[in-house]
Amino acid sequence: MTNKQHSKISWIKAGLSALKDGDPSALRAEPLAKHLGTTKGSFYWHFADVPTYHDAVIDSWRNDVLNEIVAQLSANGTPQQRLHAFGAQILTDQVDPAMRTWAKTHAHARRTITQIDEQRLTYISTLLASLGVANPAFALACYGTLIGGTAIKTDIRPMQAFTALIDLILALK
Amino acid sequence: MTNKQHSKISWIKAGLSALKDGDPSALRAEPLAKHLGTTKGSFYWHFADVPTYHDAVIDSWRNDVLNEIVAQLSANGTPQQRLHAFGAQILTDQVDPAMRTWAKTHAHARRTITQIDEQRLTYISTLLASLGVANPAFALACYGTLIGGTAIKTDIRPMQAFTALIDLILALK
DNA sequence: GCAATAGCATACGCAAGCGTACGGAGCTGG
DNA sequence: CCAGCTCCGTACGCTTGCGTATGCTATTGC
Repeated sequence: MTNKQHSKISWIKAGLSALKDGDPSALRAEPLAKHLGTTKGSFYWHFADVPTYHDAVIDSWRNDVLNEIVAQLSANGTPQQRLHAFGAQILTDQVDPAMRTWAKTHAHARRTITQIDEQRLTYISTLLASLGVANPAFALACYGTLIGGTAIKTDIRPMQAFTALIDLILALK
Repeated sequence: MTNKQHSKISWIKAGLSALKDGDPSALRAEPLAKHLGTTKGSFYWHFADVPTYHDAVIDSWRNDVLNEIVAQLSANGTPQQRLHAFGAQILTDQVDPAMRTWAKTHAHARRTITQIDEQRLTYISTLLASLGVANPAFALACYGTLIGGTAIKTDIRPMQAFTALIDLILALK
């Protein structure tokens, strides 16, 4: 059997790319087809319908992010270094904000972002705990600074706020 | 002249109410009309078109939030108390998350949320400065914790993270 | 070389929403 | 009591996107 998945993946990649522009409503069959220089004949060959395609895009992102988290779990370095690296990695994901937006109106996106948040919060909590910080509210403050800082347009970078917060927590110790 | 504004306001209130459910795409003439038990004949009497209506909804929210900020500026209490009250006030605004979502695809919503964020960040920075905390990154961490904490579904409440963060900053002093 | 099949193009009917045109109800002033 | 104004209802055409049906092309198996 030839690789029938090839164009399917390109549709999904196009969807993730469109999400980086922040608009889940761009994930429609005909506009995407026009943008890809093809027609929806291709779309409906690879996907049963639009909801099925949406789920595939969400699952693709979910898979990528979970893999990144797993990679971080086995990373080297001090807890401070690992916190910093983890924060930097989260900030590089340009699909995350759109997925969070999408979660407000899409059940599967909501389930997915909830699961991802759980994993990330658990990892941050673990790192903080290894530094002697037990209060889980600090983990949410750290993660919230990353997520909220991305959503707030100002001249201060989210990473600045995140590192300042980490340093503050460590200074408390 | 009779109060021609009456029904216009009810359309705007309906729009803000719909935004609390988190979906800006619900702000369309015909679905809103059905929900209000009227027809789009009324809608197009009060508003030239849908974009005009959208701008009116956004401006209404902007006005409300700016008034709230002004009220806080002249509030009494210690800086700690005022920070706490300000954070609590921001968390009660259920339209804010939807407006932030909308800002990704709507220019006027984007301008508005940017202005609101500026005002809030300035106020938080001022309060922190009066407590001897000069680093503006901490203001973004505080505000980001509120905004991000709202977007992250977990068993920890955003207010917990916010107060824990405030206490931490004050302990540094 | 020639079916068979994978992949895409095209055309169709359908539904939802936009904006407009126009008409009708109801109040209001003179 | 009627003329005018405000406000809403209804019908129309238009556009966009969905999903299906069907046909075309190119590659692959034999």
